[in-house]
Amino acid sequence: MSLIEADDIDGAESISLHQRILSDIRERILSGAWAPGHRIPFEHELTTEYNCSRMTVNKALSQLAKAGLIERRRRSGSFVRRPQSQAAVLELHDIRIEVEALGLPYRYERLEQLKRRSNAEDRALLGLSATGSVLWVEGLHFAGERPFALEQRLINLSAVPEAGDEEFLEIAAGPWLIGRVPWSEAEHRIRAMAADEAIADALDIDPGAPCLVVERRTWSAERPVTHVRFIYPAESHTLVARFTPSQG
Amino acid sequence: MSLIEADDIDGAESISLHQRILSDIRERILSGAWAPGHRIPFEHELTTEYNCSRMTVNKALSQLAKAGLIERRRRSGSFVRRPQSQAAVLELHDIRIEVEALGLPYRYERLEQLKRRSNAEDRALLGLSATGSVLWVEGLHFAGERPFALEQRLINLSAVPEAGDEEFLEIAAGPWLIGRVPWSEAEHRIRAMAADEAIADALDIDPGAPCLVVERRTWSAERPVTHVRFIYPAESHTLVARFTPSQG
DNA sequence: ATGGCAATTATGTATATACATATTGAAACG
DNA sequence: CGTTTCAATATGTATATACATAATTGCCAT
Repeated sequence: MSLIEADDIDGAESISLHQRILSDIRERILSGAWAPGHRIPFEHELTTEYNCSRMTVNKALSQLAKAGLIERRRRSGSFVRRPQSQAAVLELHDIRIEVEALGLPYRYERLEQLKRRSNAEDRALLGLSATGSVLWVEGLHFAGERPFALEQRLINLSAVPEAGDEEFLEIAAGPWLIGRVPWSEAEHRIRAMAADEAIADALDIDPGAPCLVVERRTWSAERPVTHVRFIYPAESHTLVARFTPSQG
Repeated sequence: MSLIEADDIDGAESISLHQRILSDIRERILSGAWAPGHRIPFEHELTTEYNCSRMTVNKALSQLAKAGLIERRRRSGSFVRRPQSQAAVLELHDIRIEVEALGLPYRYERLEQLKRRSNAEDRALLGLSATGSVLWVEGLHFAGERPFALEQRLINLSAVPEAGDEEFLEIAAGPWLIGRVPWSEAEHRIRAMAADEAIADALDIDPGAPCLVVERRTWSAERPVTHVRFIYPAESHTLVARFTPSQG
């Protein structure tokens, strides 16, 4: 109703009201503005705040409850839950530094590089909705004589057009990007995988051997910048993350 | 409306219709009755099957879509997705929550438990210098009927003596410890590994298949509390960590 | 005081309805 | 024959409404 129209007039995003309520409240909880134990506004209060129906508010709050951020009690209201979670901090790793920390000589070798219009898979990896130019780079990191990690990277050229003019021959795209594009957000996915023929060949291991795969998506000011996949032979690599519990 | 009344007359369960539709469809998918790619009935068909409104069906299907079990396409219908459960968050590593977030029933089963004096390996894992009593527990976490993760845990009984009197038969030691011992620091090590005979057997996968291994050491007030190793079949698991720089 | 009994209140679940939006398939057209 | 247009269709989101359910508050009678 009126709120939707207001949004349209703003010419702003077309995210749903549902999503907006959700992220609003999540933001206030995660930022600490609403501390654990705090009673968040009743549904009917949010109803007037967002000028929408109770069903819409209810759906959003139910979802937050299911995600474990809040706890709902009949007749009492909804309360921010104590996070029994740990703030995971995996540092963005620079492979050169990892290798040199092992006391081994580091070398990077580009295998393949290709500029193209993004296909469906590219867009899925980067989180793009519209087509555009992307740069695909594949390269190999060496520790001494042995392959240490295979890198497969996609760069969103509409976010970083100047990358299109680079040849990442002996310098990996990671360090180059870090110096140029301030990243505001990153997401890591970590999993195990069996090496297929191509990967086994590049890393000089047996096909089917277990590998550790670390994928990272990076955003700068809400815009997807790059998606990179590091593939490590299992024996050569362990990720370490250390943390202390987050305070409420 | 009438269906609810019918249920009441049946004198049957008091689960909501929403829940019933959800578990019904989930059942048919997980049992394989509806294979990946299969088009599940349109909302309006389910509406007549369950004799309820479209909103109710819609909510259930949206939830299944969010859980990743089905994919919805406008004008085409809803389709069973190929199962690729990647919904774990590094932040809160309670496997029960991970499994339930996938919409699957969770179960824990203890395999082995043993109290002993610490040997050299135990001390290395826990980071102890002197010998003392430790508790060794091995158990299996299930998602539905399938093994989801194998857990191998060492508990330092000089830090948590009361754990020696517990039988971790149906409750994993993790949740038990969290409620009792405030941890001050933790360290994660993540790597890939090929399943050996014993692990393959426990997880019901092929020997040599890649696994993701997450090891965690926890301290409470400088004292080592526990070392735990989670072993996930590679297909079933991806860790996800999301963060912003310098804000923690 | 105190134990029990409403009344009140907030959430839980469901309905009927409306319009928006994306996609398909077929008809119309150059 | 290919292209454009358009209507049909399934999902997406929101509304207003209704009644159920659980929990708290306060009142009343003992």
